Parts: sequence; structure tokens; C-alpha cells
Amino acid sequence: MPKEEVITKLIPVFRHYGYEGATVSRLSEATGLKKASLYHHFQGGKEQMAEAVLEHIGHWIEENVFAPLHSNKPPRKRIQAMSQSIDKFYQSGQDPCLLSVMSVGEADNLFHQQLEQFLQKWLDTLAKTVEETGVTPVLARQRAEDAIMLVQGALVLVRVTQNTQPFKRVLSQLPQILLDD
Amino acid sequence: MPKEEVITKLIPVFRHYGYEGATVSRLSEATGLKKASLYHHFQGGKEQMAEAVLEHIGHWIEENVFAPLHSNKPPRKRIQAMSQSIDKFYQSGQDPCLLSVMSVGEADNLFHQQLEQFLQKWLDTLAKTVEETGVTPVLARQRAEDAIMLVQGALVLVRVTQNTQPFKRVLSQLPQILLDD
DNA sequence: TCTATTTTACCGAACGTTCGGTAAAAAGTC
DNA sequence: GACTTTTTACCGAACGTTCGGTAAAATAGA
Repeated sequence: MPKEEVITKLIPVFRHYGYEGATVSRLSEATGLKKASLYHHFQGGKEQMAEAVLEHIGHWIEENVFAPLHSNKPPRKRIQAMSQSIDKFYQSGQDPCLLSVMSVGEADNLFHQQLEQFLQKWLDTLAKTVEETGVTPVLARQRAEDAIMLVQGALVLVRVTQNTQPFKRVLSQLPQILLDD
Repeated sequence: MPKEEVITKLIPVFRHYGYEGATVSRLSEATGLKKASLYHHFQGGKEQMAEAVLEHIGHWIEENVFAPLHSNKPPRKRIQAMSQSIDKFYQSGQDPCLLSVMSVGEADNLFHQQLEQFLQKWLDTLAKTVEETGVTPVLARQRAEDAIMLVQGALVLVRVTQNTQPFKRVLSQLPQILLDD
């Protein structure tokens, strides 16, 4: 099995169970590879599997969420493109966020630096886009924070209430939150 | 050791490590009681410990977050009182949220009902308070959702960036978000 | 002394990980 | 092309450790 495919199958396990809950047995089940085979592909063990998953998802986000914010379309269009990718990535809030699930307990000690770097880049990219519309840097930063907080908070809300409506509403309001307030 | 004190010492372990990460060894260390002593107090084992923690915190929230929203002061004052309790409860965002940490993996199967009930009550209480100011039920509900999403999202942001400022800002803006928009 | 609490010693099961080995594909040699 | 060697991909079985949990003995308080 191509490594790419293995990683793809590891992703939902880490997303749903978190790092500590993602046991090697579950990872083995999800991939269809026996434990020893997983260790053939990832000599660094479970930690390396999580790292590969973070890297893989990082690239996806880079291309589908960050890159659209750097296009030459008008800011509103760029933000709409970002929202669309976010909706796909989180399946309207039904799929958990690696960022939040990996920043808990033991996993946070292992991956904090990567998580922080990723989040800072998201904040910076978003704030820069808002700044282009003539907003002061401080206010642009606040709106970027608001947008990300709403998305992350919506994920919690949706997960617990099992109602995807708030997530969809937040995504549709993102352009207005970032540009019109 | 009084049971109340034991529960108090269990809380930070579940908050910081989540249900699966909160091993009985760690719970033993945190309480100063050996494993078997914990099982004397909680015959239901780890699951019962988590339940006791959820119940204990539920009561605290009931008294310090929900109750102020039912007082006879003006809505703005009530929301300010709630914000103050939220700030204390989360230590300005430095302490994780049980709701979000217990809605992951195995724990979610065990406690989903309680978590959902709790969150719905928070949403309802907040929306009712907003409605009192003459806002339509639908809009009041949306503002309540926004408020909770911002708080929950701020917790993620603060945990990852290690900067408590966004959390404090969100709390200070809660009255405006709920009443003035 | 009786009861409530805590501890020591222990258990089976699951954890992440490693070992020894097989079958097939890739690479090297003539 | 045929033959040997090496590498890759995978697996069953077991490793030592830690998991959540229990029984019986020691301790403490009334």
C-alpha cells in the first residue's frame, strides 16, 4: 500500500480519538495493516504516524485554505474560497479539528510547536488579507482572531449538539465578520 | 480525606489530560491516594470519577454562571456577572474546558448526553436573557451561539498560542455581542 | 471493638514496540 | 534473458510496561 494511502487512513483515527485515544490497534484496524507493518512504514512509531498526519493535513490546508488568501482576486472572493475549503475540511463541523484534539495532554508536549506555528500562520494570513481593505493592523488582527475563534468554537458546539447549523452560519458570515464590521 | 476534596484534586487531571489521558496513576498522584483508595471512594472506577467531576463542575457552573443570568438586575449586569465567573473558571483561558475535552473519543460515548444537556441549558439561559431586551427569539439564539462559540474558540486559541489576550477581549466584549449588535 | 479508610500486593488485559521470518518485487551480475 | 542478491512489504508472536481494577491486610478514629 502506498504510504500516501496509509496516512490518509490514519487521519480519521487521530481526528476522532485524539493522540492518546488513537491506539496502535485502532490505527492497525483503520489501515488494514498489522501493527508490525505500521512499524515498517513508521519506524518512529505512533509519534511518527501522528507527525505524518499533521504534515499531510498541513499541506492540504496550505493549498486549500492559505493559498486562496494569496490570490489576486478581491478579498471578499478570497475569503469565500477559504470558507468553502474549511467547510469541506470539517465536513460542515462533523469532523473534529486536529489542532484542538492534538493540543491536549501528552500530545501537546510533542506537537505544540507545530500547532502554534500553524495557527500563527493562519492568523497572519487572514489578518494581512483584512488589512488590504484599509483596516488598521490591530483591528485586522482582532477580526482574524474572531473568525478563527468562531470556527473553532462552532466545531465544539456542533460536536456536542449534533447540529451543524451554527457551523454553516458562521462560515457564511465570515466575509461580513472580517470585512464589514 | 473528604470526598469533596478528592474530587477537587481530580478535576485538573481530567481537564488537562482528557478522559483517556487521565490515567488512574495520574489521578492517584494528583490526589495523594493510592489506586485502591480511589476505588474505595469510587467503586465505579475511573468512569465514576469522571462523572463526579462533571457533576461537581456542573454545580459550580450552575451557581456561578447560570444563576447570575436569572437575577433581577438589568441584563447587561447579569452578563457581566457571567463573564466574570467564566474568567475565573477558565483562569483567563489557561485552564482547559471539560466540555470540549470530554467530547472526544471514548469519553464522548460515555458522557455525551450530560454534555449536550449542559450546553443546551447554557444556550437556552443565555438566549432567554437576550430575548428580554426585545430581540427576536431567532436572533437571540444566534447571539447566544456566537457568545459561546467565541468563548470556546478563544480557549483553543489561547491554549495553542499561549496568549490570554484574545480570551480576555472576548469576555469584555460579551455584553456588546449579546446586546448591542 | 467496631467501622471506615488506606495500603500492599497482585491480577488479566491492553498498551506501544520489537523480533524473527516469509513472499514478492527490484536491482545487480553474467 | 536467466540467475543471484538485495530490498521492500507484510505478518504472527512475543516483548516489557502500563492500563484499569481487586482482595486481603494494616491503620485510624469512634
